[in-house]
Parts: sequence; C-alpha cells; structure tokens
Amino acid sequence: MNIVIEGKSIEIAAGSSCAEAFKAALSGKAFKACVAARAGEDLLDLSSPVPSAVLDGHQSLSPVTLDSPEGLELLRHSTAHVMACAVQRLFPKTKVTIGPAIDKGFYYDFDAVRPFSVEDFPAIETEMRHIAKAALPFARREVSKEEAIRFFEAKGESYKVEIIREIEADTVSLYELAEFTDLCRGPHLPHSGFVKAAKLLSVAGAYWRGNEKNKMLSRIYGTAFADEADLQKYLHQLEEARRRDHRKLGRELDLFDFHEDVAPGMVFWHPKGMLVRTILEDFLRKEHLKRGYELVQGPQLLRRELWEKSGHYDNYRENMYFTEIEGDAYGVKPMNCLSHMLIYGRTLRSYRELPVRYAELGVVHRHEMSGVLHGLLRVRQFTQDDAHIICRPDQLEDEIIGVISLVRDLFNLFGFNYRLGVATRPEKYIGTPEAWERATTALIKALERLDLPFVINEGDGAFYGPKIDGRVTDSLDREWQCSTIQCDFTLPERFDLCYIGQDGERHRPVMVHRAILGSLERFIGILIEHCAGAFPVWLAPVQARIVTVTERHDETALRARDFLQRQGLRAEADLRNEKLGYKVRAAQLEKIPYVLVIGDKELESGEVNIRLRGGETLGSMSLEATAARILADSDQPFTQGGMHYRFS
RNA sequence: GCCCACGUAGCUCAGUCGGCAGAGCGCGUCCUUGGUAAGGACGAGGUCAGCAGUUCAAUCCUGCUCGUGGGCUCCA
Repeated sequence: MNIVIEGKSIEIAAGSSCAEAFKAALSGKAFKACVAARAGEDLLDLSSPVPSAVLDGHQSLSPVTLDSPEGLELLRHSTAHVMACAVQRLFPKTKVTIGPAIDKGFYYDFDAVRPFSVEDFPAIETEMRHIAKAALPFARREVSKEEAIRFFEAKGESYKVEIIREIEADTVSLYELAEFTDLCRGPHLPHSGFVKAAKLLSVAGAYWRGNEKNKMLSRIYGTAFADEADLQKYLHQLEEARRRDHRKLGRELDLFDFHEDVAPGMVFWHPKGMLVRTILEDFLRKEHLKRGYELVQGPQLLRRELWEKSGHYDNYRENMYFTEIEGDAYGVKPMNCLSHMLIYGRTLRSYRELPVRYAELGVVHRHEMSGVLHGLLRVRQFTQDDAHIICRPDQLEDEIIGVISLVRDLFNLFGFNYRLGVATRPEKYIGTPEAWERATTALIKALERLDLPFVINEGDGAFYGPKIDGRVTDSLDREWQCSTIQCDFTLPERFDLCYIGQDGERHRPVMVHRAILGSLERFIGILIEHCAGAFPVWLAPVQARIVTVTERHDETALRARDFLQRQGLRAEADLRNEKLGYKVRAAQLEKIPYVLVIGDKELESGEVNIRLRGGETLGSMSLEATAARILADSDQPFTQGGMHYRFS
C-alpha cells in the first residue's frame, strides 16, 4: 500500500505501525525526534498500526516531535506516569487517581498515607531519573471494562475502579510502565528515555474531583521539557516573574503596603503610589469628559431598603458590609449603580437628553473570602472606573461602540494583551428572550463594526443581561478580568427609570454598566508587573532626579529642580553627602526615568548631563531642552495637548 | 474552609542537633568633597508572630491560635 508522509510517497505493508511507516519515510535524525503520530485530529502512539483512514487516503499521517506543543503535552503526561511509578515504588501504600498534563507542566493526585511535602521531592526525582535512564517502554493494552475493574480492584486502586465504572465504552486502555499500570487514554511517548529534563515544583491539597465534600488528595505539580536548556529557560522565567511581583515592587518602590492585622485586603497607599494613582485618575476623568461622560458621586452608605429594592440584598448580601445608624440598617455600597439611577430618576427626562453617561471613580467594598486575597489583585476595598449609560434602545449599539473603543484605546496605551468575550443568556435569566436577543446582537455588531476579535462564552451572562468581558494577562501568565460591559434589563425596571419619547409617552431606557480598567487597585498591580516597576514617564512618580557631585553644586541643583517643577515636571534633587555612583545607583533602583547630573563642568556650561533609566548617558543639554524632552516623553498618543500632570 | 510551606531588626535573610540573638542593606552621627550601579568609622535598632505545654533552661521540641505564600472546576 502507498501512503504519503511529509510529501514523500512510501510503500508500506498491511498492518504496519506508525513507527515503521515513519522509519521508511524519515531520515534517521528526524525519526529519532519523533515521539508520536498525528492522523487528522488524533494523536497516536508510534507503536499503533497506521489507521485505515490514512491507508485509504482520507487522512494524512504526520510525525509529532518532542518539542512541538503536542509533543510537550505527551512528554508531560508521560512524565506524570513516570512520577506515579516512582511514588509507588517509594511509598507502596499510595493510591493513584489522575495525572494530566496542564498548561506548563503536569500534576498527579495521590491518596497517600501522609500528604507529600517538598522534602520528598529529591527521593522521588532520583527514582524518576532511574526510570528515565532505563528507557522503559510505555506499552498500551486494551481490555474489557470488567477485566480492568478486576485488575485495579486486585491492586486496591479504588479511584481507578470508580473512574472505569463511569466510562461508557466497552473497552478501556491501560498503559504499562515497568510494574506500574495506569488506566489512560494515551497516547504516550515510546519509552521513558525521553524524560530527560523534568522537575517537581510544588505540592498542594486538591479534592478528589474538585469537590470539597470529597477526600483531600495530595497533588504534586511538576514540569518537563524536551531538554535541559528549555527547562532552565522556563525556571528562569518563573524567577523573573517573581522578581516582578507587584507586592515585592510595591514595597521596594515604596508605593503601597498592607496592614493585615488591622485591615486585611485593604490598601494603604504611600505617597509615591498615591501619586501614580492620582495621575491615573486625573487622566481617566479627563478622558471620560472628552468622551461625553459626566462625573457624579454618590454616598458610601445607603439604606438597606434600597439594596432590597435593587435585589442586591437577596443575591449579594454575603458579600456586603452592613452597619446601623440611629436604629436604621445601612449597607456599604458594593457597586455604584444605585446612586447613578437615583440621580437620573430625580427629574423627568426627554428622549432628547439621552444618552446620559454618568461616570464615577467609585470606592466599593466587597467581602471576599480571606483565602483569595492577593496583593492589589484581589482586595476587599477598591475603586472602580465605573460608569452607567442610560440610553434609548436604538442608541445601544453606538454606545457599546464608544465603550469598546475606550477599552481598546486604554489597553493599547498601556501595551496590554487583552481578550474580549461576549457572554450570552444563562439558564436562569430575567427579561424577555427578545430583549436578550436585541442586546446580544448589539454587543456582537459593535465588536464586528470595530473589527475586534472576540469569543462567545455561551450562557456566561449575568442573570440580568448579556455582557462583554475584557481580560488582560499578567507577568505570571494569569488572566485577570478588568473590563466589563453589561446590559441590564432589571434595574431600570425595578427603579422605574423612564424617558418621554417623541410620542409623548413614557418609555423604558436601557442601562449599560461598564468599567474599563475595572479596579484601579488591580489595574495598577498588573501594570506594575507589566512594566517591572519602571512606569512610563507620564505615570512615573518621580520623572527626573537631579544628582550633584559635591555640595558645591547644591544651589544650582535646587534652582534646576525649581525650574523643572515650574515646567510641570515631577523633579527632585538628591543632595546627600554620597558619591555620585551611589546616588546614580539609588535613582536607578528607584527606576526614575531621567537622572540629571550636575558637577563642576555643568556649573561652568549651565547645562545638565542626562542619564536615562536604561543606563545610557545622553551628554549635556540646557535645562530648557531637557524639560522639553521629558515633557515630550510624557505625552499620550491620544491625549495630545496638556495631558501631563503638573505641579501647580 | 481544606492541603503543603513559612513567620527572627524597617527590608532581605543567616542561626542555635535546647544554654547571653547575627549579617548585609536601610536609618543616625562623624570623617571624606567624590564624575554615571555601593568611600570609611562608630552607633541605634529584636517580647525570635501570639498563647499554652515539656524542660534546670525554649527563638529552637509539642500543641493550639493568628497571619503570610502556593494550591484546591485543566478530569481515564
């Protein structure tokens, strides 16, 4: 029979394995790097026979190499088996459960006599190396369900038995690695010799099947790469991510901190962090005014009755804080929408007034479980860049376009990767299917008109309306939700919002809740990690530091500082009795974008010597030219003209 | 809440197999007046997270409490 592999037509005997086919088609080197076969969508063991779909020409057969994404997944899954084999050799009473490959590695969940700890890693890793060195084959065997159940029952592997009972097919596949046999769909590497660069990373408790009512298992996380160099590269990346951790940088750069003993999950902003925040807030306010929003602000506390009316008391009570004033119950706001609606509803509105866009940098409190608090990224008190747009149904699509444009512009400004998703109607919902349909269509059409990529998250919408979510990725590759754009059918109804239409009748407006950066706290946390603490010049708390060589230069330095401040720059002078190198180093560690050196030469010429954050020195320039350069550096792409933050 | 690890000076971390608590950075004073990532000397600074237990003696061993970090919906 003839089949084509990598553009090469070869003759194979009936019943040949994929390995035999590749051996005939590939060079020795290419064949050696090959660990599995791909036929259509399916991955196959090299030892499995060439599928009939390939033989009759419906599918092509291609080799999978160890360093390809599929190859790495196989490697990691196989490494999980190697680890399980090692664990059972060292801890014979341990029961195995499941052990999949995950994004950057693998894990295996064990039911162990005692939970594993990192102290056990050296022994396990040594045993894994033995298994790898022996280059033992992964042998696939298909057996009936009954036989598999008998097999695992005999070994006391109750979790495997439980899994097999739930499998619908008549037969299951087993993989044997030395004496360790695991129920597994496969495929696997040809043999354990490919596991050359593996490392165990951490232990964790994990519930059987993720359900907290089940027994807690002991999970070991690890990773594996095609070779040692790739593994080391990955470990360095993890190191780099830890180096950029916003909690670490927040302390080192003196931006913010926490006092867990008195206010867990709530931020204390230090002067420099507060300055960054203030600049960001000012920028956001101006940008919103430019885009037709009006700024409003409502109270922090609202009577409980109002939260009952909105439905928050029924649906969100556990996450709210309550207090009592003169015998009346008040709730601390977890959201800003109620005040905005009260402001809208105060007078009768004409259709000509719409859309109304109320924006507020609103401080909200939400009671989060103590276990999930995480630096600035998950807190209990935070500030949303919130706004509510109240508009006519025919205005919805254009309004959504305006909001998404703002999302796009802001994330592009900061250089973030982001993904947009449209969440559609869930099983439990309120409002009519027609209204849902109309709003969902408006969201999708707006995205299409802006030509932005998005995914549909079926059934992920809030019960009160469809939404668009914007997620950005942090330096650890974690995804955080920032933007949200939600259509709301409930609240306008519950609060009886209306406008008088052209026909003189009352009509129900549509309300859009939206936040772009989401929470300023979270956003700043992500931003710190993104830029490793080196803020863009327009946000840097100190833009320029003047460094003197000796105290002879102090007076000139202070005059220069005052000049730069009058130009609207955030400048300061370091007059400490230290050597120049020491002060330059300090400024560098503080990630100040411009260091301006003044010594005898500069005293003479009336200029300053400029050193950039990256270490480059630019030579000397007049103060005027220096100020102009820094100001130009702090301009924004879509906010030309006076958007820098100035001291006044 | 549960699993693992951790909690020592403002920060980063040593340390004692139970016997007066250590370093570097930072901070203060003094000397030094220097040219682009650390000049020198001296000094201040600690209830070794908290509580209880074992012990002649506990920062160290045991238990509990509090807090921090990682993980707990990636499914044979």
